[in-house]
Amino acid sequence: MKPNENHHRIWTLVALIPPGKVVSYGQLADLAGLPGRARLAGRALKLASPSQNLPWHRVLNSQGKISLQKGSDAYQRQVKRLQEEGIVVIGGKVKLADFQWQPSLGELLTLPF
DNA sequence: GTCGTGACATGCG
DNA sequence: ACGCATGCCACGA
Repeated sequence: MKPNENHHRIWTLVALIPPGKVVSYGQLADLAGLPGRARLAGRALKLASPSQNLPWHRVLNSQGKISLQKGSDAYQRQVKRLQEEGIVVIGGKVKLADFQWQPSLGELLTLPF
């Protein structure tokens, strides 16, 4: 794999998501200064190595649903991890109104880019 | 170069 | 709610 600057930005942001909160792929792209590049966020997560210890399970699609193949190992791991943080998952879906992360201005100012 | 595909998003029927 | 089209663009065949 050949990670580029965009991947790094996505990874950095994911690492900042607080436990018990979630974000959408599109939101990550926006925060990274890459509007319209939601797919890039998904790709960055796919490319991430486990050694990075990223809380990738806190990333859902714009509907609050898990974007992994339903029933797959990864899918079930994501559900489990979310629930362990107190996030309510029903039918592979999370109520964004209750759990979506809204970074404060202060947090945004500390971004390394 | 072309084409299909994909951890996406949004709008329209 | 659901499918379909479109926009997005990096990858691999």
